[in-house]
Amino acid sequence: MPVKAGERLDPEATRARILKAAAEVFGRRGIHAAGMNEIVEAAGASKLTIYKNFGSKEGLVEAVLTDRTQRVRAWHNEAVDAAPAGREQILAVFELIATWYAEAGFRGCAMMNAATEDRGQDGAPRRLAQDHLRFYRQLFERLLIGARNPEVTARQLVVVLEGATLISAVDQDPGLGAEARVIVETLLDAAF
Amino acid sequence: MPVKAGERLDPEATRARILKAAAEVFGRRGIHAAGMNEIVEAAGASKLTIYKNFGSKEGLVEAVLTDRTQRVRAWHNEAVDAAPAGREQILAVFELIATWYAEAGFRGCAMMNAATEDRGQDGAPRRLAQDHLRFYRQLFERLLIGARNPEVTARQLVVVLEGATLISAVDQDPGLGAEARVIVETLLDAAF
DNA sequence: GAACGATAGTACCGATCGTTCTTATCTTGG
DNA sequence: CCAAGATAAGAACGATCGGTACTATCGTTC
Repeated sequence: MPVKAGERLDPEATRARILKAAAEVFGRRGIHAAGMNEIVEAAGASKLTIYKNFGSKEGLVEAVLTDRTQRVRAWHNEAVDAAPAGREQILAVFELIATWYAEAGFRGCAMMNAATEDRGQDGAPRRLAQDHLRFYRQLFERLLIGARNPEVTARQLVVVLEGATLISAVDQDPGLGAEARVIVETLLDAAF
Repeated sequence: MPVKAGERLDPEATRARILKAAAEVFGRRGIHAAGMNEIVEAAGASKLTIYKNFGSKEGLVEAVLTDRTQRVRAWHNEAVDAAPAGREQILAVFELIATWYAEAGFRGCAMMNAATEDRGQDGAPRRLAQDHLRFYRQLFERLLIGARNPEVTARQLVVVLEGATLISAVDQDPGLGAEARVIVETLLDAAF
């Protein structure tokens, strides 16, 4: 039975549905371990549609990661804009990730995970992971204007963010959110 | 032509040779992406020998990771014992990882990488990764006797260590070693 | 020197992989 | 109302996967 009755034929919605399902399956099972048939089933889409939209598994991975990094950046930008200026904005970023760690099915940062799986390869996953790290560095650097050395402190905060994320995923411990916050406060005290 | 002429028949050496080759292939290509045939070729061993020794690919992975974590622990213990007591011992740990980042073919922590690839699974890789993190926590805690809160500071140092390791691998930047050291000094200043 | 365990080399197995192809059915636009 | 495009369902393809079987040959031991 092709095309569920009563549903509109909307290519953009179909593409978004595939992206969402693929992100879930890749996150839960790992990129290599996830088969295209699993994604077909999870998305309720045909292989034809997936390959028309993304060309290959590699293309699908790149699209999922690109979508993911953009969403994460938007979340952080919104959280920062909503916080009072100053170090409260930096702490808002870590508040956000603390709630992220506590979400069911939390499996760490998709970009770092993908780059780790792709060890050695110089493909899209590593490039997107590096871009993701650069976003964090630039975000923190912007929020650290007035500090003694914004660039250095920004890099330090990224180390803390990614370290806490990795350990939270491996240990399945949402407490790393609070832990990271304490470290950040110490670093900020020393940075001004 | 079985068994290279002139070489001794030494099961332990054969096992060690397989472990070393498998660690290299897993590290360079990733565990899922690496095929048993690649390991056969890299080790110069037959499949029969590998499966007699390790039972399965899963068993080989567990053996490689177990061997790895033991070696890393020994390295750190030796470095700590060789350093003057006090915070110099903690800095010695980060000196060691800084030189590690600069090694050719550095690909991050094998245990964290394996646990990341095995996302969701509750197998040996995750367990060994958690054990590895616990080793670091306990090592730092032991070296932090006299600090205001050794347990909390030890956990902070592990976050920094793993964060710097991950970013150094993703960005292929050995500079994270020096970066981590600065963070550690700041945290130690606040911890005493 | 005969027996035996360890090993290399290689063919092979069923399963699964990513990908392509085919067919039929749906929606949409003219 | 028909042509065109989008989609679902699934068969099928070659490649590769982890794992097994088989043979021949090595070193060691008695």
